[in-house]
Amino acid sequence: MNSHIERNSQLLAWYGDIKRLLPWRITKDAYKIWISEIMLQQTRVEAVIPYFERFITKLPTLEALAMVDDETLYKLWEGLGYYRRARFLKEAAKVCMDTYNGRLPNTYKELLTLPGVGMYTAAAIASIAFDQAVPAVDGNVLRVYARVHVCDFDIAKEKTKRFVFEELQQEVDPNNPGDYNQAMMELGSQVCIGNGTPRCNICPIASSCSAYKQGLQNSLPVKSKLKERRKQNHTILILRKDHMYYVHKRTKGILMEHMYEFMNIEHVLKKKEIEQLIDPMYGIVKIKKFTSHTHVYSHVEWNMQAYVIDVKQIDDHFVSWQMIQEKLPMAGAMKKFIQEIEKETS
DNA sequence: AACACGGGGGA
DNA sequence: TCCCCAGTGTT
Repeated sequence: MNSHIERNSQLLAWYGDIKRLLPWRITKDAYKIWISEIMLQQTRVEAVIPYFERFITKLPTLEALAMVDDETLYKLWEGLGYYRRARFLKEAAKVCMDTYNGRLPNTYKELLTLPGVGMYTAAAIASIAFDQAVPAVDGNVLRVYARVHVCDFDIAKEKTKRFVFEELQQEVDPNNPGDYNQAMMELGSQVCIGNGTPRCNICPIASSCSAYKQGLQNSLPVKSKLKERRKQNHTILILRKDHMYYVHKRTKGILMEHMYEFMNIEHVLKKKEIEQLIDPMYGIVKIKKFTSHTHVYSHVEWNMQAYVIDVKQIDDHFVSWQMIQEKLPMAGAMKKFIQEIEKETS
């Protein structure tokens, strides 16, 4: 059966009409396409655009990325989330410099060997930058597939992703794989949406969508629920003396590794306990209960109570406010406190 | 196969 | 609130 042939032509015609001129779509530069694809992992287009522009301006080539210092790299990623993506990017850039003549490899199989590049990303780069016919299966595509084919497999399962990859290998347009993949994703994000009612009335391929024909579009895809988040209480101690603030780098192997933060204790501390902890080291001048905020990660939730503490002495943990703003990559959980201090001291 | 890993937007 | 997002690597 070649019913997908007609569907593809409807899909590509629609994509040609509505296609947004995103910064990474106006180039064939594999480096830029790679950077965009890594940034777009689990991250919305609108969130990526400013980060992408800034990143490319600062690190326009593979070589520049391979040599960038970590602090600058993470600062460019600050607020984007999933920080190991930035680390993988630099590691992969080094691999490209060392073993691929300073360029990105141009096949799906080789791309897959780079750190941070999985099946989706390898297929996206191979198809968009190098015109290789491989399906890029992301959350959007899984949803579109499940509806078009009335497939009730659990799309959260790895096995389903591999199945859909094999199936779409037969459907991807060999003459225009890059546009085919982007059209599928665009359809998933703009029409065949996951959060809310799918817009079947404006769908270019509704006529060949089995779910639509059977009225099943609202009950597909099937997706198992995520595990519940655990909750933690944190005490944030903002130590300062004359515009110098205490920060430290989070240790390796934990959440938000490489990022900086104020003193962060993983349980509730009473004021007296805080005094016993801080006074011997730094000498407390004044201690003030500050604001509290909740920061939600994908698998854990921090309930944070902050204190601002003016101290007598400092050590090499203390940095200037300007350093915090311009140089050090700060953990996202600190953002609201930083903004509040900013407001208070201005 | 399950889990860790961010942050924000929409309903 | 809950769900989702141009997912990947580790255990």
